[in-house]
Amino acid sequence: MIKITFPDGSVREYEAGITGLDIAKSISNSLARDIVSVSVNGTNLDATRPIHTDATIKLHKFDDPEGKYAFWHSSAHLMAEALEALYPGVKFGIGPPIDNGFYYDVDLGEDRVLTDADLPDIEAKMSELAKQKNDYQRQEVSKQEALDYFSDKGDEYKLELINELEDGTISFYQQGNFVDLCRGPHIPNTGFIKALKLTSIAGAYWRGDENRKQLTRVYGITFPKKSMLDEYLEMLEQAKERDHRKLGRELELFMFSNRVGQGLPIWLPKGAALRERLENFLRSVQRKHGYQQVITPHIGQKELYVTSGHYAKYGKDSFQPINTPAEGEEFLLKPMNCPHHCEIYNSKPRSYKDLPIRMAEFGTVYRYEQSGELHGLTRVRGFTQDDAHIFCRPDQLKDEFIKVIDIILYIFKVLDFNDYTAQISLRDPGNKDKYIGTDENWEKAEAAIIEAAEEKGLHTTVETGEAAFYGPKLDFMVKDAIGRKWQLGTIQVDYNLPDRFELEYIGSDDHRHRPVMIHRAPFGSMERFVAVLIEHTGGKFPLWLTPDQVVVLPISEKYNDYAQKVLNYLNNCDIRTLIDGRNEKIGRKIRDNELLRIPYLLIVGENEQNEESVSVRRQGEGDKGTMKLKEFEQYLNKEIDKLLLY
RNA sequence: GCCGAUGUAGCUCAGUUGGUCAGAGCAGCUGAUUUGUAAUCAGCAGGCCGUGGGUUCGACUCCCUCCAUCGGCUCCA
Repeated sequence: MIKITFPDGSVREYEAGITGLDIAKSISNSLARDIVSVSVNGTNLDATRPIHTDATIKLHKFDDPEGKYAFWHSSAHLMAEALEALYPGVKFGIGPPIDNGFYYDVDLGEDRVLTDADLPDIEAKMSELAKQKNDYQRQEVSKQEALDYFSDKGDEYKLELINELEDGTISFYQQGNFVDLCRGPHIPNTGFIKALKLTSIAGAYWRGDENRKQLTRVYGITFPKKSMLDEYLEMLEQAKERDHRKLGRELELFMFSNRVGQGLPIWLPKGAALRERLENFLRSVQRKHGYQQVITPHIGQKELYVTSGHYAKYGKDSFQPINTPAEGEEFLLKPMNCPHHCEIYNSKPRSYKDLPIRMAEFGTVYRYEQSGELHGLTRVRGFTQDDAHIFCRPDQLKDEFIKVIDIILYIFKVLDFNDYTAQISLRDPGNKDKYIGTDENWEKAEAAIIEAAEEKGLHTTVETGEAAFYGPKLDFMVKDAIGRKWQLGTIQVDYNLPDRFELEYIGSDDHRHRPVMIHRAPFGSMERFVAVLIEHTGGKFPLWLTPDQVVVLPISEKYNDYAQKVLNYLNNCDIRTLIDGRNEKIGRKIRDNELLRIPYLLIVGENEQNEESVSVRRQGEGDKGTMKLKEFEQYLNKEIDKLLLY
């Protein structure tokens, strides 16, 4: 007998060799029907794996992340089985579970192309196979057996994967006629998969390497219940409604023009007003934190970027130099603000007493992004960074870094971004050629970031190999409406640029020293930040930020004069107010302005005119009752102040 | 840049096997209505069917080029 400990601490005894599934059955049959995998001593395993020794276990349903992992992993195998049945000879790359579903990379051969039209057939085959309730059977194999199997099959992708595995750790899983190299775990049988949808087809380079063959990637998602698939599809529909590209057009915030050029956003009046307000907000925060604003030109001599190292790294993949007509000079559209700021630093001798110097600029930069990468406002070719560079002494580095974290967290709090993650990006020690700078400086910089993040108690993930080429960084990421992650704020330590520009200060010892630089942008770029803000709020911006705060709706044209009086009064109080004086019924005006997400609708007619009052309606909430004008002004200012009171 | 898809009026979309198929709703304009908390009614106007080629007696419809957009991949100072 063995002792099995459950998450609640209770212990039961079972025969050695019992499976997680049997344990579930011993509790209840209905539970057993929902169990898709089991964690044994912290390792996620098949629910059908025998347990031979005392263990702590946790039974996973689909609702658990571990359960989803197994469920979608098994679904990928089911799809592969369907693909093999429909397209004999297909070769398989990898087929992992992902955040929302799974994919499988396949090679169909030279002359076969998969398109969206093929998806229903594959889905039908998968459903057919799922109904057979075939068990997922695990088999441990030797490396040689594994190699033999896939060389017989002629699948060079699997052979490549097997060659990187160690003998004795290799397992196959089989369901129906399909066998795959896989570590597991898997669900008990295909019958668990009750609802499925293949979502898209894409190209994906084998092993993520653009120099290798491009495989066909098929994405899908599955559920143990039909209703869950419906809910998921419904959620996707709702997410589409929040898409910043759609809302940007509907709320007239920004546009693109092919004549102007792809990836070059154009800010419309309302969008520009919103952005300006965000910039002023940050300016004011930065002023309080000892930053000074500077302004630098949009182009700079090529030599500037040769000095900074950016030209060597990005020159040939960037917008090409602008040539002068006569002297043969070359200028680059600025892709970065930092070289300009270094020149400002260098414009006069600096003392250790002057440091830190914090130089801020809303600097517009231009980068040649690959055409396939452009995406709404989040990935563009011309954008404005809320950039700043902090030049400080090495002994000030960690403090300054922490102060920047404080600013970013403050901004996130004011704007109600609570669901962010922080990522520390370090260099890949196995690939040092990708980076510039000395080992010693890298080590110092990475240590400073890790310590600062720890000191602020940030929950961070560490990504090796994700650093910028000149230094490590701390990035703040948030998710958009459909769960895609975007990097917003960033803080980067840089020892290299001060070297390259030979930045110096005179220390208390009367000797020359090299300052350290911090690059930082709390929003990242105004474009991306506004995009994420649009999706985060669904276009319902905070009152202090929104382009139009109030719209006055006269019941009929007879009350347009009174509406104008209300408008004048509010505009005098610095409340951004419009009138909807159209010859339409009040219901119509309410509907149209609700859809424009204007926070307050003021309905005025006979009664309001007589009492010098307004009937207040909050967007999305409905009628708030009647108030005197003065009262409404105070009511609004209370809401505006509350939002800035952090 | 690569793989796949898409591109018809300002927006959202119909357009059957190539042959009065250039349409609808919303938005816009004009008129009527003067309205009390999410769409008043009527009329009018609006499109070189993304671009450039080709096939055909005839192309929105078929083929190719290019451009742009969408979903991914790669990239992201």
